[in-house]
Amino acid sequence: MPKIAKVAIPLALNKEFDYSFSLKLKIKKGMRVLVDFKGKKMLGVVVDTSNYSRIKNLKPILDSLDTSPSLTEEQICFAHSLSESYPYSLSEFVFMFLPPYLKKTRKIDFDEPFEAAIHLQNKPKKVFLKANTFLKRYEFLKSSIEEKLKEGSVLICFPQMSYLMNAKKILEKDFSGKINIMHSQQGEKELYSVWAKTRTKSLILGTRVSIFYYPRDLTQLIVEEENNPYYFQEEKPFHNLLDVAMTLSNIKGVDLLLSGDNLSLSSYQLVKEKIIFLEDRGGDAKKIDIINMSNFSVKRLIGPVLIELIQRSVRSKKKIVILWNKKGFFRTISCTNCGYVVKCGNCSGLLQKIPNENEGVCPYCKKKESFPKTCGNCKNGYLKEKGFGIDRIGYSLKKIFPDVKIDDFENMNSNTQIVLSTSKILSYLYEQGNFDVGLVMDTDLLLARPEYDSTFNLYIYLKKLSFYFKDSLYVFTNNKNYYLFESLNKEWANFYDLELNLRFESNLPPFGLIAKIILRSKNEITLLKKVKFLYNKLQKKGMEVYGPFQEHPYKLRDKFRYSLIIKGKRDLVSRKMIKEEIKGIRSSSFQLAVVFK
DNA sequence: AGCACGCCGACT
DNA sequence: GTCGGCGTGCTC
Repeated sequence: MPKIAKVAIPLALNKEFDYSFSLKLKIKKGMRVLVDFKGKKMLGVVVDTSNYSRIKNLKPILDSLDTSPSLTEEQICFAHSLSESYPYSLSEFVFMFLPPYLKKTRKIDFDEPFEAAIHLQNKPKKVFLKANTFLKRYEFLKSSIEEKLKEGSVLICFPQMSYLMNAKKILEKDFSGKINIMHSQQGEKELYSVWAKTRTKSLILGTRVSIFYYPRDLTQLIVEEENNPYYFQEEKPFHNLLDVAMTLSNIKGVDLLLSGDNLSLSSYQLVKEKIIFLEDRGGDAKKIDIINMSNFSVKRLIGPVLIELIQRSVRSKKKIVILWNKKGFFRTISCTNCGYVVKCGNCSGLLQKIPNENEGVCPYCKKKESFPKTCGNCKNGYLKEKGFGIDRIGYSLKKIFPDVKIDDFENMNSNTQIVLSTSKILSYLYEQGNFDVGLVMDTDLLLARPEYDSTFNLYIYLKKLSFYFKDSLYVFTNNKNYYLFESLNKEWANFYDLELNLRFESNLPPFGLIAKIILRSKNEITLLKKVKFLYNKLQKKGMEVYGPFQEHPYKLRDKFRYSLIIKGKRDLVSRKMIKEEIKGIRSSSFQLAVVFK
């Protein structure tokens, strides 16, 4: 009879602790328990039981907090496999499975419904469902959900709340009274009550947290908009929902249905032959007009072509959106002589000049700072504003078209003829798009970003936009022969295949692995030493390392930030190697985060 | 993670 | 002398 329990503690420890227990406590794997840890009463989760321990004077488990285990053995196994592929410990993942209400040391009298049969299929099916709107995809989803609900539970993950609520409205017609909502903004008690009543035969709609609260009889896992960046958790155990969904699908043998308008490249590679099309293979065959800007520079952005286009559209009473993904009026303030760029003293963001004032504002901390007329760096040049923000484009357009109503996205109303917006207008278009013409002015700037996936991201951005504009989408570029622009009006799979080939040749995701390690500290000098130390350490192990790079912003909330990029093989061995090497770097004065792509 | 311990530099 | 910075090690 085992009398020793291995207990996970809710701290960032990469280790479990042994406790003894008396048999009358009826301790089982997955139970929440009360333990004494360093003189403090703490919540723990039993991740294993055993007959002996190497530790001598074991402390006893003080009390059991569950009548039946809060975590299933399968979930502990799931946490294990997540801790293998991510640089976080078993303990850190174990507590992700507990709704916040159960993370307190309160006793719960909750009888888990009888152990539903785990019907492990040999190979879970992974399928992508492609159509431009949720409504369209739901035509297929509906019958699948109905079918799977007969056997067990169905979980649908959504990237954002607004998205979830929109889908809820659509599902309500067919599943009224059966829909359960789970998200992290819910109150503790409310989330717990949903959790408790969805342990079997339930339909759950949730945001990314809900994947950890799945019922044990889950038969269908659906991820909506799997390509959405909101699925990257940017807090403590950094993870990506798609990764987690894949792992769950494999461990549990549950079918995974990815659903969306555009696939991520890695999903395309995975399910290439298993895509369900609810429309023509060409998808949205809407034409995108590519306008060659080689006649004029970005500096003279508002040139004759643009003016002509606007005039024509305004004359025929079209509603226009001008897209430019940079906020503010000017972008920076810099020295005309030495090129020095004025930065925020607080967090080192580039100060943006406020028009008609001798002040700049930091885009990160919003702190205002005044600056001298002459450069403090070379003492020779004077400081001048530079660059285009969307407000500056609006300012110029208002001069050219004094009779046209031009507004920011935030201030527009039904009379607005030209709307100026950054890409954030997309979520609005998704809900109530009512525009005729879209003009994307900054494609070349978006392409110039140093990320390896900037081309693919721009493609998705343009495809999404083109779907929502009734008349046409105009795209301005200096590089109209670039393969992205040549692919825009062809079948989408052409572009995906082309991009996949390029990624393959350069060993980039989804073929290779990219890991970004971010180090943060208040002490700039020791931080740089540590980053360089880690760089050498990784390089000695034969890894392909790049950096160190300063993060943007370099200084955030009193802490300096550097990053390293590692390129490697896309396998568990590489992930484990990285995990091994960064051990010991993490301490109370150096925070570390790793993002895998 | 948090907390104690211990080692060094720079002050009333 | 000793106060306080922070690197190191430990928690069953």
